[in-house]
Amino acid sequence: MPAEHDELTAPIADWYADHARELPWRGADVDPWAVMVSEFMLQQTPVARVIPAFEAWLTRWPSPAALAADSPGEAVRMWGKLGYPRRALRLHAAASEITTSHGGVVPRTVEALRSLPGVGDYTAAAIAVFGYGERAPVVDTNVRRVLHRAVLGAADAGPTTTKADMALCESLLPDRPTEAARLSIALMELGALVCTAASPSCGVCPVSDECAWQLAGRPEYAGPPKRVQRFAGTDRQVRGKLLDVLRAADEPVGKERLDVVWSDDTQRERALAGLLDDGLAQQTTDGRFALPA
DNA sequence: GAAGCGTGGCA
DNA sequence: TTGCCAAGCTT
Repeated sequence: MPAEHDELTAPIADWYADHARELPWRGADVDPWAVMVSEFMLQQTPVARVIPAFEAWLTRWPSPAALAADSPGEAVRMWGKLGYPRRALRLHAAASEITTSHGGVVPRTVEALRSLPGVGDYTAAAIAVFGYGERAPVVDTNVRRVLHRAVLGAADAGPTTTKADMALCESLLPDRPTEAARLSIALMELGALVCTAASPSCGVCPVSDECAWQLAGRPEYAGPPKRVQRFAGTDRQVRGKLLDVLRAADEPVGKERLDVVWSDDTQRERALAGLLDDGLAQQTTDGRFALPA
């Protein structure tokens, strides 16, 4: 382990051993496919809401081939109200690709994983590291926040992951893959439970005495502004309402069933067109609407 | 590189 | 109430 940050990373790894939550995707019997499903679901979505969806999903589709054998529409339906339903579409597409091009086995390397639909830098690393024990920097919003505070002395990370973030994380990783994986999950857990965004619990933090942000006197955030996305009244809200109708229906629905969910015709039509364009919905030959077959 | 993409809990 | 936030990805 790099000596220069030993005093920071060792206590965090130790802290994790005593404070890790028991989550269904952390069990000893969890395979890479389960890790992959959990990582897709956890993108921008709180743990508490993912847990039941994760269990139901794996019960129904215990392998990539099982999911690939079903329709993308069923994946979207099963996704329920987790949000960002394009993730369901991409998970289905990834499962299909795994089935046809990888012998039904979730790829092991970051590079191969990265080429799958819906898999970016974070998700590829998470599957490789937590699913296979590979050594790679796993950089999510929690890790970035913890490192920017504890190492760089800033109040928070910037709005997007940078190459510098990745390099910093990499520089902290122990040489042994098992220890590197443990540090990564520990950094994420510390960010999720202690070093939180709004009101960190520095009083119980294992590295508060070494934290560069503390030592600097907790300066204010000085990075580029983080835009908060409005939801009420946006196309996203309308898309959600439209898709909710399609998910609940067990057969194609007539347009009148969709027209009642939003009064602004222009916006509603635009949202519906967007869903069709994204492949989240399709029109049947008789003009009705349904989830993709 | 900014913008778009769901949903719901919480302060 | 309203704004902020939650294990990002794609175009």
